[in-house]
Amino acid sequence: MDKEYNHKEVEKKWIEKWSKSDIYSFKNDGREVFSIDTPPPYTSGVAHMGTILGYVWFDMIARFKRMRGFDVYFPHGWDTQGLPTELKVEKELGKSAKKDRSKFREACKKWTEYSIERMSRQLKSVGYFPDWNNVYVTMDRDYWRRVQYSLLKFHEKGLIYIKEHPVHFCPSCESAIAKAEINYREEEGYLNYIKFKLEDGETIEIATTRPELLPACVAVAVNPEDDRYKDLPGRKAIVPIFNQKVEIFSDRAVDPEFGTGIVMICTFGDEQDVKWAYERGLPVVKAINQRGKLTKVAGKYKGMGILEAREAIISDLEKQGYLVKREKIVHQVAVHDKCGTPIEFVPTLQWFIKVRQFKEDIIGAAMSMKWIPDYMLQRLIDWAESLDWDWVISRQRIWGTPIPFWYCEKCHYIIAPREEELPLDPTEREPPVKECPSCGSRRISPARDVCDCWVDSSITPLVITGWPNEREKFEKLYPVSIRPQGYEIIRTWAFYTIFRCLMLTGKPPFKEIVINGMVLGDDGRKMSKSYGNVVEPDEVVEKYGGDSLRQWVSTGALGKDVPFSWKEVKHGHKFLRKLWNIARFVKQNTSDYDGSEYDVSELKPIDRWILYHLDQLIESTTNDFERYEFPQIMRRIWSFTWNKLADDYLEIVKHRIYDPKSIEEKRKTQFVLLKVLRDLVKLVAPITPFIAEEIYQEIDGRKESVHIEEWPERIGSWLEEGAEVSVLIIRGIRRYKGEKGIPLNRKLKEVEIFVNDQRLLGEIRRNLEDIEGATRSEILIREGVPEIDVVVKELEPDISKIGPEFKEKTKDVIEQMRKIKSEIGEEKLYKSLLNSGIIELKLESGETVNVSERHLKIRIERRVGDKEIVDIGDPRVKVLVKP
RNA sequence: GGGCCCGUGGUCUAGUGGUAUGACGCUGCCCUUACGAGGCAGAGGUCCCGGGUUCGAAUCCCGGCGGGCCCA
Repeated sequence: MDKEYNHKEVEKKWIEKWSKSDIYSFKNDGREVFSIDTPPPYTSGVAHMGTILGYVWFDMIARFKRMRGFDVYFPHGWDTQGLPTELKVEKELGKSAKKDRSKFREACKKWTEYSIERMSRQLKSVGYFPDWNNVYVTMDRDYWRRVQYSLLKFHEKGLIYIKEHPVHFCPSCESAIAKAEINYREEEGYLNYIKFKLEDGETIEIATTRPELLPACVAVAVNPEDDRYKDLPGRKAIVPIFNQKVEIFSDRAVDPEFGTGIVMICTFGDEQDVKWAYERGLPVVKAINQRGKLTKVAGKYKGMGILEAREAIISDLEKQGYLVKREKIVHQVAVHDKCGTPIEFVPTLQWFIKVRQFKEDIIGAAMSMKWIPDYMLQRLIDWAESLDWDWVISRQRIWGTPIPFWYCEKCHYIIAPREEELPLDPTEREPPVKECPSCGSRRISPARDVCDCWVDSSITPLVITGWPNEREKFEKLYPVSIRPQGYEIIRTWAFYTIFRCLMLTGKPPFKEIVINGMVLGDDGRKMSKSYGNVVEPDEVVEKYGGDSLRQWVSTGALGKDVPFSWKEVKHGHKFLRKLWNIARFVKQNTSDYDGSEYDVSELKPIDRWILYHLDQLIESTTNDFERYEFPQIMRRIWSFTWNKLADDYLEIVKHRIYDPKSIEEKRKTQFVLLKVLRDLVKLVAPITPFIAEEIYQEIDGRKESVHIEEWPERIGSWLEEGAEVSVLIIRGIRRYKGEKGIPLNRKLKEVEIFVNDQRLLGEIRRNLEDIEGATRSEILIREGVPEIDVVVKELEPDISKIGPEFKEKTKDVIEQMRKIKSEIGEEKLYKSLLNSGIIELKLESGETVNVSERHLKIRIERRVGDKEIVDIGDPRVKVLVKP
């Protein structure tokens, strides 16, 4: 084994070997199945830290379950279709490239393939190994088929409809745009104060920045708390110039500070208007068309552009005496990020799936699954409860799964293809009927829209289990054991996935849902380009290795945000080096091991001590993995490896290896060293798979991979107090040498150990060889307490010990302690404590209680003649040393 | 504006009723037949603020303040 652990070489080697082997494949051999449905990452070209975080969680769970004996079904998927890719390709090829849909798709596909290759490499570099031979890609025709088939089924159930719905629209580019394409810009404009007459002749003033929308004004609103307008709601106002009568209502969303506190509501003027239009069932008046011109409802202003109309209407308002004043203001304007044109809401035909009516079913299904952490379920329930729109599935784009229907332009009747025709793009086919079966119209159009990418990614649990045509596979694998997911998309992904799967199969998709948090940057904010706090995973892997990065992941808790920290990664790297060196030590010193096996009872107490602590570690690690409680796992492993194994056990047994009393002694030590290292390597394997594999192959290698090894079982060791205390003694003496500047391998002139407990004395005596060997000194062990010169520096009741034992008597006990201390003095009190082991206290209540040394905080200075006393932290043992 | 979560030495973190865990950093020391990117020791904390419950609160309850995510 190399002196230095070379993570680059080792990790590269195992990535290559694992890629060629089938250790990660589903065996379907009758063992209990553990299936994982991962969220397919979007093929954006590069995996960021958040992606890495999630996939490392999933991989750790898979590796653990595999070693626990499950037949792990762990496919991988790519979410490929969507806006970012479309924009990227559009930018590259120009807008005209979109005229040829299939050519444009080819270009998107090419970019996506490149992206998949690059992201696969990144995911492998952090040890993410699903079954790389079982990968689905949402842009594949077979995936299209399943998505489209699912839509056919929804259509059969009567759950798909078309309706006019506002979308963000750029009047200059004349195209629908997504939220992600919107920028916000501060702009100077005018807030116009306009008089509205009421039906009964009274006059009110409203303020608006968009007078050109007056023709689309459908209501007026005030805040219910606003004392100025308590009498307005329920009355009717008359819109100036256009003269429509509109209702006045009250709503909390109205800001009384804005303008006059009275606002006009226009069809789709802004997002709030859209919300009100739906909530209150207001009439829809389309005042602006897709070219950004006013429509016929604007009367004489018809055909004007938005700014032109604004000025014309203002000028007319002024002439007719409706304009009170204009105030200059700076406000946020939503603009298209490509051309800077202010965005409008324009009603367009959109495709919907009915979901509102299934709220309760979805909540019920969500509650039947186990959520980790459990409070994440609440988010889903809250979202579902508050849902008041159906699901808009259409996007006015090309790079997506085509919506597989035709529709009647006149009555919006939907015409579906036959199942055998899938997958298809309806724009490339003749419609199956010439006239509408409902109204007889001959205006039949194909859906030119494609599905929102959530439509693709919310059926992954179905796709990976073979739905709809692979019956046997589906019966075996559905519902999926576990779905891991980041919390930011619970409301979209979880909701729609549960909904789709429930409607299509009648069953919820998962047994467990495990939710992970976000990655934060060094500054505590979400890691994001806009904050400039991004760290590239590639850089971390290059410097410290995938295993180090994974340790950082593992110290986070599921559901909580994990701040990225170079320190944590470096610490992980330090652990790799430590583990590597321990392995080197073990390997070097076990090359002549003959394979003898021993029962725990045949070993030395300190061997049982390390094995006992290993047993504890195995138990806690197993439980924590089972419950997905990660943060403690690596901390405990670190602590065991550094403190128990390296600092104590290895130092203690060196004398047995270098200078054995017998071959038997050496063999037993070799047996224990190998046993501990083998198990330790298995315990870390899910978290640090590369180094675990490397060391496993160096020292053991009985199987093709440590990752198909069996999870370690407890050996059944037990803890003797004498062994624990002996370790304390050794640690104390070594520390003493260190403090005094004495070389650790130098013999001390005299070491005497007094033990004031016969049983403990006997047990410590059995470790004499190890104590002498580890301290390189001759040791005298005696029973009893030496004559100690004591100066008591502190003698105080320890409330943390007294509290739990004496409960409500605590205060009384502490008072009596202090009283007796001031009466007889600390020195005397301490001596009597040493003699009788207890202090008797008469409480205020008349009751008598005993407190002993463990109830007290005691600080003393002690010497015995010319020997110093080494404090080892156990009051029954006094270690006297003469250097 | 709504829902959920979080606030612990300089930094990060563990901790579901008994005065606080560990890491990093800092200071000092050591030379050790696996490891110097090592080992040992030390300093450093009003557990965000205020109130309540309790013999006792970082922990439970209420109210603030600050931060995060999603939604509007």
